[in-house]
Amino acid sequence: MLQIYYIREYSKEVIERLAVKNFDAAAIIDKILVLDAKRRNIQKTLDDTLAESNKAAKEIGGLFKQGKIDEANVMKAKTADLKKASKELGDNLDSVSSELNDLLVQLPNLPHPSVPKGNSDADNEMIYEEGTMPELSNDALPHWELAKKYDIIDFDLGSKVTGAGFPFYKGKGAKLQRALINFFLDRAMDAGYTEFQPPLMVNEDSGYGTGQLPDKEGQMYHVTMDNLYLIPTAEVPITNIYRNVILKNEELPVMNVAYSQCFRREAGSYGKDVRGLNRLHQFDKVEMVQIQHPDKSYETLEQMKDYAASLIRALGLPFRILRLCGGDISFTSALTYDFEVYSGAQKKWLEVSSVSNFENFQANRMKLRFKNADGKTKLAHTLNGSALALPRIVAALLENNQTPEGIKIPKDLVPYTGFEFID
RNA sequence: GGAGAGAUGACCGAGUGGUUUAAGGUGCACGCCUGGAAAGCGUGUGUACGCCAAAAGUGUACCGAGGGUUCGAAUCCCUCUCUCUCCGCCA
Repeated sequence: MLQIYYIREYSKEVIERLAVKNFDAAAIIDKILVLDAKRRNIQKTLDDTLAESNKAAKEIGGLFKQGKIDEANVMKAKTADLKKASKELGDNLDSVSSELNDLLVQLPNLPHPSVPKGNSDADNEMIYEEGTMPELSNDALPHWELAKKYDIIDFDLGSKVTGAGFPFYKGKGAKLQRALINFFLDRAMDAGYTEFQPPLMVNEDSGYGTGQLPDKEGQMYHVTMDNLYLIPTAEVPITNIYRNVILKNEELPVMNVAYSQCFRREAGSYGKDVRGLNRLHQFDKVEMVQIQHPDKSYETLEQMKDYAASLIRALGLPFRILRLCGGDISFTSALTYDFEVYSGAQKKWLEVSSVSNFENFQANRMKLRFKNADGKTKLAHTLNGSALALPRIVAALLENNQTPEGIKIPKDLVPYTGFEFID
């Protein structure tokens, strides 16, 4: 959520910058400015009325103490009007505030100046590419066929037991999952992150804090009986640890990492582009979250970007990094780098990580603050990134590393799998 | 799921309708004292939204959350959440 004072001061700039995200904010900001002025006006009147009431109540108390009952009763009668007025003003303030808030949450985060204009993923800016493309023979198999050939992932069984998008991993396939998770977590420890195991369900306040609610509830599985949501990413519980928290300056940066299963409804997304592991309803991901001083958050974003790259490099996969354009970047993000690995048999780039700086957008929603060096309370910046999401990494590993002897496991991963080939 | 007891500031803790303007203590910060430190003494010490050009100042709200009663609520009433003790169930 953008800060109201910022919209008030720099409304023109806000409109211009949101245009990069193809968001026309002019009308909504007009309404916000009107409501904001109204809100402050009502609050002033209400505060004055309450001040008068408080004063009268004290006087009445004093009169009772002195035994001046009649005078007290006269005063009491006078306060009736004040009470009525403050009740009305209070109701009015509540409705104007919530109207204002409903509009504020509709505004996306301001994109960083480096975010290119654009309408779709075709307009994303490729900023880096690394690795050698796999040279596969013409009869190379896509990963869903390799999965069947080596009996390591069973999509049909998942469909039977749960539904499409919920595969079973089996034998060396299951072990490969565990190996990747531990590999990613151990690397994160070495990089200075603290590991968390979060709850896989969160309450409404948490969904709101990271921006999934109120708009995107259709993308989360909802446990209606207890009003809990299955997390779409560990970002949600891990960031919400700091909801309504004021950190000390020296506690920054907070560097957390968590493995979790992630649940996404992604309604209506079936078809040939989502075959196999390309898009699942349940998948595994290791997620890093940082909370940083506003002056340092972009430096941190670059470090997180480099860190994600180092993981893919260690697995020997060709990859590229994109700076997302205004049309493709998320609602809450100011700047996002997407990582894609090349999956040789599908001949497709697959997104395996997304690293973003949210600046104070999430922090403002969840009231995540810190005391700066001067002792002033300020909103912190939040960042997160996948490090990494498993399914598409597995897809690329299977496809790119297929050999007549089986699927070759990258060297750095062998200590974790305990085998060199899936055969 | 059932019964009971609780939730007060950074922390401990007093407070059952009216100088609570939340006592007292601890911690922390600054100052005095000291060769330096400790002790001692003194001062200060939350959050949010307003008002004010701004600072200073000042208004309002906040004692788990949300409602209510009252001229006046930390205190009384209702609902909810969480914690503890016991019972039930349970990997």
